[in-house]
Amino acid sequence: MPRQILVTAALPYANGHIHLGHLVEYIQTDIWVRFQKLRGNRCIYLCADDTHGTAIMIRARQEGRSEEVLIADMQAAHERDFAAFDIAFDNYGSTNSPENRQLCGEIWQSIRAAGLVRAADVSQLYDPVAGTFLADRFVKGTCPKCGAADQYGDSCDKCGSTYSPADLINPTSTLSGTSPEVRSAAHLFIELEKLHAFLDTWTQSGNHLQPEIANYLKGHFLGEPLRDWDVSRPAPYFGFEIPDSPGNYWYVWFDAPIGYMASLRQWCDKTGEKFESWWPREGTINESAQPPTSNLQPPTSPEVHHFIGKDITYFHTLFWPGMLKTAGYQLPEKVHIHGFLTVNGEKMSKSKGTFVRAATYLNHLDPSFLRYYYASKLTPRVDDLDMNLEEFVAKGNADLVGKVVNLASRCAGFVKTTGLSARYPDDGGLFAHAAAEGEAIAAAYEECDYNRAMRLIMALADRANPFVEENAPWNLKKDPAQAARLQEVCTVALNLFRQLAVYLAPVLPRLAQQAGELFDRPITKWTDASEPLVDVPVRPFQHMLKRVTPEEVQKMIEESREEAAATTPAGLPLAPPVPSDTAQQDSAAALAAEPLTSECSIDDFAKVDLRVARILSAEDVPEARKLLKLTVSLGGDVKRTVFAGIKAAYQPEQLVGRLVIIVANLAPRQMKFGLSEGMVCASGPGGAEVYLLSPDNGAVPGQRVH
RNA sequence: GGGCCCGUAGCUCAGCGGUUAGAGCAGGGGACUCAUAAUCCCUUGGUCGGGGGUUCGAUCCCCUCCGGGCCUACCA
Repeated sequence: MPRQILVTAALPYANGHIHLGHLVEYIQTDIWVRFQKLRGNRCIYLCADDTHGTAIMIRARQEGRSEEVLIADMQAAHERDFAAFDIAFDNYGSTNSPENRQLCGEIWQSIRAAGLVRAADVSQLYDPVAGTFLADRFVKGTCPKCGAADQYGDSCDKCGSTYSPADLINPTSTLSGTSPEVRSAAHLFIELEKLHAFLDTWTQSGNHLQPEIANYLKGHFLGEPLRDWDVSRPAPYFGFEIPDSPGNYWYVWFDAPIGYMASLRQWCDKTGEKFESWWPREGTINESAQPPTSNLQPPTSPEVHHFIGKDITYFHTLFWPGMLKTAGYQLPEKVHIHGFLTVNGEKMSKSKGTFVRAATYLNHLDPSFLRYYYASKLTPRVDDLDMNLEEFVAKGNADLVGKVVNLASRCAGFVKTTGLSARYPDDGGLFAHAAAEGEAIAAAYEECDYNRAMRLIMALADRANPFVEENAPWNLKKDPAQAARLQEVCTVALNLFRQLAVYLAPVLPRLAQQAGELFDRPITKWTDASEPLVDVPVRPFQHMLKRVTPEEVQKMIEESREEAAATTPAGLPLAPPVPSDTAQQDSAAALAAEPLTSECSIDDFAKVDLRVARILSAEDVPEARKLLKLTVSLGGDVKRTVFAGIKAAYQPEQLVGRLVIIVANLAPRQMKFGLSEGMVCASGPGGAEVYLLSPDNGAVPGQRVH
């Protein structure tokens, strides 16, 4: 009986673009979902953008647009990136959706009704200019203990002491630069301790969590009373207002996991499926805390599986089960937790160019290679995953191109006119052996041990190529009397190839598609690997995967470094990440250094004619302290001379050829060294810290910036 | 400061209380020419981080030290 499985990946935060770190999770999950579907289980993959919170509100303000516009743009970009990596969601929603608002309300009511909510005043620093309460990290001042200047609101880097931001001497808001005041506001708390017994049982029983996670929770959180969870934020806050507490909003981490359910509701509305049959309202402590089934009986109820990164463990293993339990919803069958991505053994680094956005990767490399590489490195454990770039190139080329695709590539040509033999020939047990390995491979996929699955599959490929070698079809071809034998040998080799394509289908859907097309027999189910294909035509072989080169990888790294250099002020510390899966939180220092100016109308903005321009030449102005003389093209014969104060930041030769944005209708200005006919757009405080703006690939000189 | 994880061949990793510790890649030698300079065969290479202990026997269990990573910080 097919299982019914609902799978989620963590909701990416709308504050940043998808990068290679995010993709570990979405690819890991996508592989698992594709595997389940291939096995004949009913499985859906749900996700959504996580859109609420202070960070979004601040960013929208910084960018001078509404939160809704910001999150819509980001969601479109996220979905584009996911699709390009063959990450196939059954539904992709948003936490800022009516479905989510309604579900939050329902669950909130249940928690209220269960008597788990209490109110308490929280004193926080408030920025009267920005009109918002300030999280600790948005306040800087002098340490009250040791007097060190410029310390964040929660602790001192110098002496290590911790304190409340209100204790800081001369506190300053990093948003507006003004001095914040202490204000008190009522917050709502969920008394998680009342669920302690349930959480003890749920986390430690069954197979809901990896052993190291269950152990971690036991030792770190469950060994003492659980603290109340502050789930409200006072206005202004971008999120949902709490219906029975006007002026207060649900904290982003309250509504984010409910977003899984909201996405399910959208999917149900789209497909006519019933919400209750995928996420039933049931599950008392006794039922849910026990292992769901014995070995004899397959589960009959739908399963909910969450895939998350280790940074958001406690939201998904304590708060979320607590919420579900209280609201009477079925609990997750399993929360699968993975580690972080490192590149060449180190944390991803913007300055080293190893902080690679999904879109940047796609400019240079094939998504299939990343899917395979991650698969070959993923285990069921919480360990970090290292992406060694040399290994990435070697492994993809050797395994996928050299071993797997090569089987088809070297044999398909011999049988393009005859097709495969009418009966499957004696192959010394090769096919049967690989078919028998299917269950071991499936077991590895099932438990997320993709590393083992890939090793098992490649071991099969390692048996297939020697078969071709021993039977040397290229020699058989020379003798017309051996035509039947030639066809047999190729029938074996091509079937072995197809078997590998089936086993790799969860990882490499495109390869499975191509393998299906080669014989005009689509690969649709796992058992396609257990029956050989016979008596079918073989279509002309077409390249299935292009080898990657170290140069392409290098270009990707270069581009990432340039992107980072254009966005990250050197020398300023990055604020720590917000508690969302691999999301980025930028420092507030830049905005504080130069607060926003007064608002302008769209008509005001339209007066400024920004254009894409290409730098044709750049030369030093020796007598000038800061200036370079640039000649830029606006396309055709239209050229401008611009003096730009970027000498300390750029070498003239590195500028030639690149695209920049210029203010094209700025009144010409006579300078000591000549007439400047425009202005090149750049950010940064000045000196060596000047960062030219670049358009994305595809922009051409002369285009106006709107 | 507390906690967790890791340290096995040049690299990435498997393994496991018990014959002589494995794989892929890289390196060396040879073969082949069908294939995306792919493939096949042979081969070099490890005091399983150091030191103690338990055991008939330890890479595996325990202690400790060293090194690396991550999390969290008047709490875990």
